[in-house]
Amino acid sequence: MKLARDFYAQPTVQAAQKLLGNYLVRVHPDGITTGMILETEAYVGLEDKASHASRGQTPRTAVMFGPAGFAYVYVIYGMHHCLNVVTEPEAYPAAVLIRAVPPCAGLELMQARRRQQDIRLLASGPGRLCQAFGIERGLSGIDLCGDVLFIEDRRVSPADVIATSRIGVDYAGPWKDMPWRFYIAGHPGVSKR
DNA sequence: CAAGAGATCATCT
DNA sequence: GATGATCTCTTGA
Repeated sequence: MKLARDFYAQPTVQAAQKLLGNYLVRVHPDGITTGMILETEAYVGLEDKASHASRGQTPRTAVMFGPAGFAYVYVIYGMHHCLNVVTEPEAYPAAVLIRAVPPCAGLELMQARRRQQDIRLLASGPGRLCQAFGIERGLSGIDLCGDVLFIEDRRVSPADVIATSRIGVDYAGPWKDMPWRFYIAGHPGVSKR
């Protein structure tokens, strides 16, 4: 069962926690890749200086201002992609960054894309997982309720979730300390730092 | 093992 | 013209 539009429309911090434990599914001509969502970060509203939306709506960030349940993909540092899912009602800019998705299906495809054999390094980090899952800028704006990229509702029990401050947002003033990064405790695949 | 630098470019000013 | 929601490799202890 796929997560539906109303799941994504809920408050972002809550969505970020509830996404943990569900399965990201990427359907691609080369094959299907899946993995359990292990680590997320919430980026909430115009006020959040760590969020791209805080500088107002631009062509790049337009997706974040749209309805929930769409993918926001962007290029960072000239070489890496990051995957977000848009949350909250339309016109309220917010999204959840997917930071780690340890591989389940499509292991060999991921290893080939990443040119990396070590399973722990395949998708533990936002840039890594996008490469492993074959996600690039062309997928920005795609509907997560479609058949190319979606999230399977597989969450079993309330997982043991740890909350910390977000990564790489030291420039965001008071917002940098918000405990909006979430990951499942005791799992080896969490991204570094 | 930890720390530091370089790679590299879309996006906004 | 500056900058970044990162990763990898190299260096040095």
